[in-house]
Amino acid sequence: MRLTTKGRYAVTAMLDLALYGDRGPISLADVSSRQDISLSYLEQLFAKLRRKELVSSSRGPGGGYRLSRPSEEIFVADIIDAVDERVDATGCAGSSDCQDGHTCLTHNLWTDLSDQIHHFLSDISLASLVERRDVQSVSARQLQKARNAQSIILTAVD
Amino acid sequence: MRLTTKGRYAVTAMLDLALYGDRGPISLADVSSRQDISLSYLEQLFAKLRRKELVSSSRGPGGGYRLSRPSEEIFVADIIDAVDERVDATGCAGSSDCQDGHTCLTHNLWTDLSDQIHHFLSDISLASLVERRDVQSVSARQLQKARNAQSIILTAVD
DNA sequence: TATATAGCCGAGGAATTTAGTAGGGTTTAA
DNA sequence: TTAAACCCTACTAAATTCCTCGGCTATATA
Repeated sequence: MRLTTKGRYAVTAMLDLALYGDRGPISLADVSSRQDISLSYLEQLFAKLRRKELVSSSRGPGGGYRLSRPSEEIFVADIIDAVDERVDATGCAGSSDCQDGHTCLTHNLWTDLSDQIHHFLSDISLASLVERRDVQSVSARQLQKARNAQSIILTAVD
Repeated sequence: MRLTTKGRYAVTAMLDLALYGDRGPISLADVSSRQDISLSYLEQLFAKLRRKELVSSSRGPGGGYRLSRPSEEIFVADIIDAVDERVDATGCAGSSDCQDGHTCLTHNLWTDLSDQIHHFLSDISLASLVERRDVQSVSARQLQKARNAQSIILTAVD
């Protein structure tokens, strides 16, 4: 388990689906503009989220992504695991042969640590995030901003 | 709070001091050969650990590093914080102006998360690591290996 | 059926971080 | 005086992150 901004992007995007996806699928273009994340980068993240079956997609106009399970059943740990790809790059973590064929000093310590953090993040569901006061107030601001943009467009049409 | 292999190196090295430093300072050369970490890289890590006053150094022959507090009072979180430099690189984390002057959706979520993980790692002392069975068995293997190397040298002298 | 909307996919690239090298110093015990 | 050790700066290869570009495919709707 690694904690980087990549994971945060993924969690933010998934939270966007949980917040706004109750009436049909959400396009990544919408997520991109609301959350200020580059569209292509989102596409890459969602390819992984889709492979891990956290979201499902529908193509064509009006299409987009939706959560493949109720938000109560999707946890922050699932999302971070999906995008982080735990390839076990250097040394320890995976195969226990970190130091000349044996485990290194902190091998088990680190796997324990990972397990516990994982367990901790496994208790936080998207649904519980949606109910947070701070998330709701940021969401309200984003909606207001979108309405303003929309009214500017309508005014320009006149 | 970031969790990378860099932090693991630092924790491993500090644990080495806790295990073997009870009779005077330990040279980084010793840590390097016991834990298979490059000497120069250790120097860089220990420069940070020293600045954060987790270790103190003595120069000259017979010198080295020692823990600047009892191992009961040094926690994994201290060590990771010391080497990770939390510069708050991209976007969120620090100054709350992640999205056009406001906080982004998951800003508070992420700081909360960091706080909790930090709190969790703040409960694990070097002393408690030294008492772990798996740490003791790896340590025993390392000591045995060192004795073998020593006896090879002595044999060669004959 | 044509068209626009969206997902899908792969190549590549700049910026940053990681892990390490190189090469000098300075201090100090013996 | 010498050698062991810390100290410091600069550099580098590799990996990772974040992002761009360009094209392809599926599909709702006009």
